[in-house]
Amino acid sequence: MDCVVFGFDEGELKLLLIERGLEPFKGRWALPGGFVRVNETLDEAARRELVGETGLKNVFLEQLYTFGEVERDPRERVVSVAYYALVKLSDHRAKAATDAANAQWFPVSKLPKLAFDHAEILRMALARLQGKVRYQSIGFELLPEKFTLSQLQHLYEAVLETELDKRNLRKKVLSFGLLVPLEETQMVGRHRPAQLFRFDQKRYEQLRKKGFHFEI
Amino acid sequence: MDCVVFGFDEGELKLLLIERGLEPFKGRWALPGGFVRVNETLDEAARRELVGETGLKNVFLEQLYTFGEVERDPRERVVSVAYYALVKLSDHRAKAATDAANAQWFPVSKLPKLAFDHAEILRMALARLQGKVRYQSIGFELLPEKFTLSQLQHLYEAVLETELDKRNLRKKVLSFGLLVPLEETQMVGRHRPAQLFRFDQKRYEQLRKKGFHFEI
DNA sequence: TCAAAAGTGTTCTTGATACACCCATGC
DNA sequence: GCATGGGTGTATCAAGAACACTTTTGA
Repeated sequence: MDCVVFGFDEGELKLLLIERGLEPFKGRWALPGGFVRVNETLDEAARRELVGETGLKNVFLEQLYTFGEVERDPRERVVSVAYYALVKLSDHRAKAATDAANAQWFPVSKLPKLAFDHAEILRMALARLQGKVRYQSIGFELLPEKFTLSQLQHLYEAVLETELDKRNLRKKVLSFGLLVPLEETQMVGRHRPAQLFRFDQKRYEQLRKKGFHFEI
Repeated sequence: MDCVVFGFDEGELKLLLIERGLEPFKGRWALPGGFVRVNETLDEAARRELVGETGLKNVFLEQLYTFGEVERDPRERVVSVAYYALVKLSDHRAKAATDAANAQWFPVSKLPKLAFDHAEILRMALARLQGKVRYQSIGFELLPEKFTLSQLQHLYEAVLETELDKRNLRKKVLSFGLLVPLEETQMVGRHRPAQLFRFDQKRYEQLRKKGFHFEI
């Protein structure tokens, strides 16, 4: 099992990598991963690995694809079920960054060369993320609990690698009625403070059962 | 590996099932499947199984999901990579139906009880099919090479389980410029003969590379 | 001449896009 | 008072949805 862990911080999409201590690919960066035990499900294995590497519980986790090329591991035949995870990195930055000494967050735009077929796994995870973020609420899994509409816009711009119109995006996301304005504002820098919102997950689930279809 | 094989015939979406000859679930119907060999990829295993059961080459095949519940096979721990396939059933009806004595096509609306967790695998395959058919050209994989617009409409109606407006659907699919009208017409029953079309796969690939986005 | 499916246009409504200025704050 | 990002509305255009009658054939 391998796990593509995405975070969003400082306006950039980031990826968690582990520096390999053993051959093959010793010293190269790789996706966190490990072997599935006989008495645990695939999901449980992915979540166990995730907790081990990041210390984070309650993160979004979804199966991505299963990679079964015969020569993908030079040692022996290994089939790998890949997952991808979305973590609220800016809420847990300090913790997540330091838990594993050999783990590090890289901007997706500036990655080192990866071990095994992990570049291909990442490519697929990015494609999935870009596809799903437009019609599911998974974007909010990457934002802190309380966020501003500018943060939301920057997230979409980073993931989709495009520029978006501020007014049109705000109009659309607010029209869903899923963002709850909070009492607080966020004050950073010498300019007007920004309204904070939270995403109403419960209401989203209700609407989705009634056939509601979210789209950015 | 398990394989969800869909066909479309007589206006209905159909599923290929195998009657199990051995325990567990002896006598119950199951998805075609088998074990992946050490020196073949997952895709190769799925295609090998598909050729064995249907005798069909060149069918659409895509990985669906990997099922890893601990108790999904009562004998021992088995992880299964599920695929789904789309076959042009009406082109090959006679051949496909008789190749394997214990194989049979069932309307998706009238299925027997399935072995193992195959009902869940099917549920997921149906969801995938319903999702993808709207924005990819996979629908044509279920139609014969030459088809009428009514057949196309009935296919979408069967897969999506809705009714569609004849005029709006024709307007939209023809607007893509991907359906080539043929010289021939199809004459069935005592009414006006229907224009036959073929899907221009090459042109579709070209457009897709340029960012073209198909949607029903 | 009748039954049965094939084929064809227009109107209305909705949502997408494009676009420019004022506001609140810290320095 | 000025630099910085936060916040807001309207006009235009394109696509989706709703809708009914004529055409061609075989029996």
